[in-house]
Amino acid sequence: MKSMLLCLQSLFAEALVRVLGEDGRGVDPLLRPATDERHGDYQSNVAMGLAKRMQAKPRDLAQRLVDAMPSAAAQICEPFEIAGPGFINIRLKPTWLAAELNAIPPVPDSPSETCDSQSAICDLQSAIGGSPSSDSGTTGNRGLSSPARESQSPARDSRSPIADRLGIPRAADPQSVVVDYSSPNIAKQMHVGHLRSTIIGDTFSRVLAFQGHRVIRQNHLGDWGKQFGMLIAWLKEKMPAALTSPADVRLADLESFYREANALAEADPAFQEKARAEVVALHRGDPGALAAWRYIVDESRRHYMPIYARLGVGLTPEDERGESFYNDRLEPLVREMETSFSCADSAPGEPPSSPDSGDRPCITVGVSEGALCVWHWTPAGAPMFKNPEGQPFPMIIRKSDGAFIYATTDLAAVRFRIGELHADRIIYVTDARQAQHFEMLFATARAAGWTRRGEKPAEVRLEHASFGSILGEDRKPLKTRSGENIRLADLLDEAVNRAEALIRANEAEEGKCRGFTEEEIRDVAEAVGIGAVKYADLGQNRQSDYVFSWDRMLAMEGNTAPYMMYAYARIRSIYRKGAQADGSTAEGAANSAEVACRAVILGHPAERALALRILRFVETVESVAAGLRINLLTEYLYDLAGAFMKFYESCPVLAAPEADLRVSRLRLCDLAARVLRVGLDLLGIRVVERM
RNA sequence: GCGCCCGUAGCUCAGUUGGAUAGAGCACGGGAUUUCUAAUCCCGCGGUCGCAGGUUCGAGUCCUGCCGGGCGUGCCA
Repeated sequence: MKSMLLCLQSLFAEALVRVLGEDGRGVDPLLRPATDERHGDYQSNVAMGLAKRMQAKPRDLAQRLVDAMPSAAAQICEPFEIAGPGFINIRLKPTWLAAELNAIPPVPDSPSETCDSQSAICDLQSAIGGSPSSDSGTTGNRGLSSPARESQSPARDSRSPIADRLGIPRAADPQSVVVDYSSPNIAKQMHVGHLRSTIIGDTFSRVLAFQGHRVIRQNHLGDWGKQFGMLIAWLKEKMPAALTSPADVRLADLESFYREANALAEADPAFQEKARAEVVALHRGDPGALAAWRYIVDESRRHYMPIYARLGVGLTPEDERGESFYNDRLEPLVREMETSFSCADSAPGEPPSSPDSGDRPCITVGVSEGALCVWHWTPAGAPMFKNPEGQPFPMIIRKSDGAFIYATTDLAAVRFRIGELHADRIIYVTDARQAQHFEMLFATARAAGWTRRGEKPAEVRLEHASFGSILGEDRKPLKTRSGENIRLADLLDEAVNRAEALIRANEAEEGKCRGFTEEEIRDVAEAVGIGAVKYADLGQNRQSDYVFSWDRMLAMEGNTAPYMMYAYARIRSIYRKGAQADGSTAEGAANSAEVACRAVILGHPAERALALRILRFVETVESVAAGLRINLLTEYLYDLAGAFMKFYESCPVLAAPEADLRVSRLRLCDLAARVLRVGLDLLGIRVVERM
């Protein structure tokens, strides 16, 4: 499947050069899907803006462009139309659309394709890492192998996810992209606040991997704070047995221990001192403290790994590089920052007297109120950040008590990711409230010169893919009735229970009953419930807050996971029926040479509309990756599912009037199902054969 | 105070980076099932895009100022 947009782009590129000469090279033809179906499939808005600069009439210029189109245009689209102030309307030829559909190769043999309806769980496994891939992404290798790369488990490549590429080529210039997401706190249960980062980051990873980039997932665990001192001290004092036979203690206990330890610390200065000593011991590498810490981390992992599995999130222990990982790097990093950026000729917090960075922002490092600070300056010497008093607002990298903080760890992580993971691009998936912190972090890394490199790309991209909060119906951050954070495990349980109730209600109703076994009901409920939670979240504009509503996300109507999954199940049902009639297998009905090789016929408007939607998948994935805008994908899938529903209503498939048409429609169904399945897979949502 | 984000139909949200008559879903009203899954589809109703200016062939989108809301704002992450 190739991008229709790119095909049109090359036509316009040539026409622009023919009309404008060299000035026309590199001009964006401003191609967009048509805003209104009546105007065609795509439109170019290039003539209006260009005419202005050339002092020409927009419609005249549009006409000259149309006249200058290469002859190949006649194969691709109907004659161009010029409309309104100078729009060029483009309608693709049904014969060309059909040829493009025919060019999509069949599903390659892979374990996931041998799955039948009874073992949808197998799909999940292949989606999150069960299927070995022959593609090891060697193109992304830059020669020098680092210890970090070698230490990475081969499991990473096995997560290169989707076997059915629909004939979509991989990126010509694959990049190494670090995606930093999820980041649960150790010794605490995951709560609803971790949901967005976890599933949004996982979707970025899937989409970028699908495009052929080398994705390096990083789980920046909160595993090194002062809470461990408290916890270890408390365990040693109150429950030493837990440290020798950890099986007896669960994570939920750790949480209550932590609360008790907090209370104790407030009442008892001696305990406070012990806790502090444990932190020091831990950070020094004291074996006893370290053992206790490891136990706590392991117990936490036993809690969050099943949640990842349930969500279909591809994070593994190999992706974990928590705060602890950077411990040894903090001291040297800070010392280096001090020597490189201390300003001898200006006081701490004062602008540098002789900025040597040319037109780039620069940083200075110095001690203020006992804390080691980084200040950021514009090329003109003005502070980039200000505090409430209007004074330069620094990023603290060492507290006045000598301890390092998150900014220090984050700096070390940037450096590690660029220097040792060889990242071309780093994406941080955290909530929007940390925006300023990341601005400062990125400004520091850039000014320190870490992002500049000799090889291409010349500048490492640092991006904060921020997201809004999940709100309750009262528009306040989602909490339990008693005001506590909602545990993620509970949220997912409720989603599945609600989905199960809906399925059981249908089973009790005549006409909707599918005759599911108990096992099937649970399986479908799991897929629908988890899918609904994920889809509702991913379908939002990432930046804005969104209101959590069970009823909306589990609705069959509208842009929801159940609707999408229903569309898929409906298609699959056609195959089952067709297979019964033919006495062949369901897969056989879809992938037989007969169906795969015969031409698609696009006579009915609904067939044409569906064909167009199917082929738009490529450009959609492209836009999603370019802008990290996942809701473009959900919107696309909704549009595709809608196009299928309309096709389904008006075009009989199995009872098509002619054999050729039947085959053609089966092929359309097959392609629609494959795109739905791959698209949902990119969202980490699995499909079911029946629902 | 300063910085960032937001304000679009009764409700929940889109709006492809400046394009044609601002779109969905829910809710509300009407219609479609002897036919492949009606958990579906079709039709209708519903708008001062917070307010006021500005930029231009053209503004929900860009600029300025107000009004209203959220978040952040020196040693938590």
